Amino acid sequence: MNKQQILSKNQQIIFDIIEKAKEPIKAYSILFNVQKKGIKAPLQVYRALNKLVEIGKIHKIESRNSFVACKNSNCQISKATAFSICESCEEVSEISDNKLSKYLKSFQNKAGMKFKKYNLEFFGLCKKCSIK
Amino acid sequence: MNKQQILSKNQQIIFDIIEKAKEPIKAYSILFNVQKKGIKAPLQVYRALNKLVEIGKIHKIESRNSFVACKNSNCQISKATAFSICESCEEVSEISDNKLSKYLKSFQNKAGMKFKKYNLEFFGLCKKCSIK
DNA sequence: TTAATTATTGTTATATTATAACATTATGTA
DNA sequence: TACATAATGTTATAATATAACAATAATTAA
Repeated sequence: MNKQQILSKNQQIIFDIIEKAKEPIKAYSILFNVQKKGIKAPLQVYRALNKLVEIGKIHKIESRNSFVACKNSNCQISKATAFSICESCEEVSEISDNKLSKYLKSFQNKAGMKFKKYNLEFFGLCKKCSIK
Repeated sequence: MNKQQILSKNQQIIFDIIEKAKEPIKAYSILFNVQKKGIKAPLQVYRALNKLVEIGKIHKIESRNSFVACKNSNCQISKATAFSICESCEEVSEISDNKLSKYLKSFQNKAGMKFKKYNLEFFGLCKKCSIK
């Protein structure tokens, strides 16, 4: 369960931005935010993002091409991720549900393929937006 | 359960390409394939793709930015999709599993948000690739 | 502790994916 | 027919992401 990892300079800068953001954030928006700190090129951002995803500190919301900090100690190294996404306000939250993750981790398809990883994205309206 | 729908000229051309392809296919690869049929611009392809996704004839594999024809009469209008993706050969197949879809369709998160849609992508090695 | 290896950074250029904006034509419906 | 809606065509451009190469820092093994 030890997710501790020393981040490099760029990784730390970029992780801090993502963690502070209340919503998912896009690569070029991160780039804009870190230019004052000397990170000038997209590749510098993407390299840090890839590493952070790899070590499970952040997740990519695939349907939105955006990134969020991991809020869930259950998703060891990003192997099992689930999110709810509001189609109106675009609020994203990470789902932490033991039954769900247990069910999906042990899921086996008909071809007998055993999976190492999954990503699940639910879409709907969040509470606020469903009132409107 | 009636998914029948008359496709427009461009939609039909592009759907045919996707359906014939044995693997997921990318937008610009489709574009290349249909230039001889008079479809010259990316936007023509993307418009057809968006419509086809909307009516459930195809699905987008979000993690790969590619498109596959729907093989599953259960995923009404793309509201409930699940795929297995081989990380080695990139083979993708649509998962058709009643228990899984029933479970996910009725899933409710702690915030009480009821979902209208989900997309699930499993990753691993297909049988062929796990032997190698 | 030096040499070798691996990870990270910096930089320029470019590839890939996707949409904006506007004009026109076709199709469906009252 | 006339009105509305959907689809098409076209040019330009926005947004997302990686290739390729050079240099530096950190780790590890001899």
